[in-house]
Amino acid sequence: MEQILPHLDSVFSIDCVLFGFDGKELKILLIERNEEPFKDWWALPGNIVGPDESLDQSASRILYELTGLRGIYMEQYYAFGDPNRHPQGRVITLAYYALIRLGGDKELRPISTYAKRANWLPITDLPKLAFDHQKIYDKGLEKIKRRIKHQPIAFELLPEKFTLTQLQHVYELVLGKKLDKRNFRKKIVSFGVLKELDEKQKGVSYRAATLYRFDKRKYAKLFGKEISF
Amino acid sequence: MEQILPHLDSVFSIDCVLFGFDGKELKILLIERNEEPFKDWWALPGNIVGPDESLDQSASRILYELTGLRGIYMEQYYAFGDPNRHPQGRVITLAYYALIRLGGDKELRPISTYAKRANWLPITDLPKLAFDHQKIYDKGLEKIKRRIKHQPIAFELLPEKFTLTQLQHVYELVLGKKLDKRNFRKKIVSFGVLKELDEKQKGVSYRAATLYRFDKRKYAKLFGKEISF
DNA sequence: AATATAGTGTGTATTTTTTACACTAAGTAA
DNA sequence: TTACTTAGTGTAAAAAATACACACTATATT
Repeated sequence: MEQILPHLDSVFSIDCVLFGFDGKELKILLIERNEEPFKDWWALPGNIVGPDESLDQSASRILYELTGLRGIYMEQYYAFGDPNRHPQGRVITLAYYALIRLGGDKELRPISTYAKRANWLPITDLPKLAFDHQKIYDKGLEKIKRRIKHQPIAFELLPEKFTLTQLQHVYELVLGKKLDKRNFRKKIVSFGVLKELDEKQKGVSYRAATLYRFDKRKYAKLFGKEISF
Repeated sequence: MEQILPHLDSVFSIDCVLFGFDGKELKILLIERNEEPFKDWWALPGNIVGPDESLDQSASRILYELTGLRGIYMEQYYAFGDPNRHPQGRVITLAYYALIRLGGDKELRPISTYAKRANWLPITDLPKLAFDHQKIYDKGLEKIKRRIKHQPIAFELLPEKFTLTQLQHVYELVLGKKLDKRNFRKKIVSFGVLKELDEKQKGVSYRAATLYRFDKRKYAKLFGKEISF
């Protein structure tokens, strides 16, 4: 990320917008900086790309160092390189978004020196961000809004087994609008990529909902056709 | 200058896929390299990002140096940074696509040392490309295929005044499939972003078609709503 | 045992959008 | 005048999107 002093002509970094869903809210992971510039500000996690890493590997590493998680769905979406975006010199940064199912807080790890702490904060109430990170975040949200309409990325935010209501909830949070329950179900089921399980939700104090699983095989077979919300 | 971190000296470049439409075919601009590596191979035009340029400025400059044109529609779409993509070391490259209306060959200029010559080649018959440029091109085409469905980019490939048949032709070439004439017209007109002119096509040896113009104002007013093909 | 509570799960009618499809009109060239 | 070439147009059928309300079921409470 931005903690390096770039006297060299161009420093190349990766910044990540980690979207997490805890069953209730959509959150992103922010770190509180411990170094100038922007000491004490909230910022997106990021780091410098290593010499022998591919870009995707680098993004995975950054995420692993921060959360201890591997195999997370990530995608590159935009490069930000305004010469003035970093007060200490030229830093070109490549933005990734990642999608994570949150369960408790077990994912967070002790983190590197440039950050005091890291926190999952709901996207409905974000603080001012360091550098041009607001712009990076905005573009990331916009990106997943588009993506979720055509690609099966919602499942990355949910546990392996989920209810249709939970799935609808994810769509509503990402798209930022209410959806009709009956129409949503009709449509999502019609894609034919969900497997209905012989299992019900547990631990709720009301009628338990049927659990579903995303069926990757069926989805793979569907290629050529696009799903569309 | 002392190098604190060895991986900071990665080279950062921009490569461009310039799509051009001459009324008949969709073409891209390729240069024939005059230097190793890949001497005598065809490659996408590109260059190093200057220290005080924004990324978009850099892309515009590269395009200007090559064609003498300014104000061309360009868009960044992906960063390629495999450690092995360049035989002589780490080069991270950011890909842009650009859309250009071709008229005659006046656009091409004498070009820089690393290229022997530049040529517009039809996308239906491309040669082997240097480096990972085939991958970059593929992704660029894919990108404009998606883009043309939702954004008014087709007009960038056409002269200011155009016929509906020409417009349809652009869509067909980009999407790679035939469209129904009546349905195409119905739909494109229903978006309400075309202005029908009191003017006809000239110099054709058959019935002249009505000319249209893309109406940016109407399009701007339409924001929120999305056009969709 | 009865009742309250909270979320699950389902169908239909209407409107809108998409698709498939073929002929006449207009202008030019011979 | 005729032949040629492209422009321009409408409709019916199918598919998809929308709007909308109530009974069911599991648990918690009394």
